[in-house]
Amino acid sequence: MTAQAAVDRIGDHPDAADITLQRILEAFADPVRRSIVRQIARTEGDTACGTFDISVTRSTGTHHFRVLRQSGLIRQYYVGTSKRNALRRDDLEQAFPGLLDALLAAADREDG
Amino acid sequence: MTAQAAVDRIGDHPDAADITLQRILEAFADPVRRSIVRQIARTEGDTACGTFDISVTRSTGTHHFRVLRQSGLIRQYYVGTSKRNALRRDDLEQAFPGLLDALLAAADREDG
DNA sequence: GCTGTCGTACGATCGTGGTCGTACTATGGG
DNA sequence: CCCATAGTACGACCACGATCGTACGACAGC
Repeated sequence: MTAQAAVDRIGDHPDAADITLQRILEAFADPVRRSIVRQIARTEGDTACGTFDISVTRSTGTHHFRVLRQSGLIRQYYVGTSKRNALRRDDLEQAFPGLLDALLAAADREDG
Repeated sequence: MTAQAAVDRIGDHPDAADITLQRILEAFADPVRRSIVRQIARTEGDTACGTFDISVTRSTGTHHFRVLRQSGLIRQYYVGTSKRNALRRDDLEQAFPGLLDALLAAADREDG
């Protein structure tokens, strides 16, 4: 079986209803995580973990991806030994309408 | 001279062009500061420092107001021995259009 | 002038979070 | 079967920031 994609979810994601502004802001306030989110947002289709331009170690990367996952900003699932990342645009829109777009626009304006 | 209001600015405020997303997010990510900003936003006219519903000491309050000031979220000026606080709506709109509204709306949705 | 109030300054504490290294697991390919 | 690769787990370290107490300064009013 080569690609059972989209299965193998990870048990860390909050429900859309349990997404809190506190965690969203904490997640987005870190430069490394903000960069990750922007890279996901900029890419068509889900992004593999290895393809990110990160300035920290793999273990630190794991930490940041966990924070993003637990905040509800991203969803992760395994494909083989690798992971894919996707923004939870719909869930975020439901929880805090317009917030994600405003944050991404602000980040774009900041760093181009 | 009783009220030379609006004079006596404090030398800590960044120019509108120097407002960074990093500082805005750091400022807004703290629950106490978020509460302060929401109280200012909810009030007509500028708000005196003493009238806030804060759960921390005065010295801690001073710290939070300084962070808010230096982030560019609020402007402060003295009136006699007391201080007035105002949101820098225009400057924020210029720096990051729509961001403040989205943040306030999200905070309202979170806490009612 | 004295006193109360508003806010600041400074130092101390202490928790939390970002970072890394190393060791480990698991999957996929030759 | 063996090895390379992707990611995790765990522990250590360290810096920063939230908090407080106390002491200080500034203005208003009596």
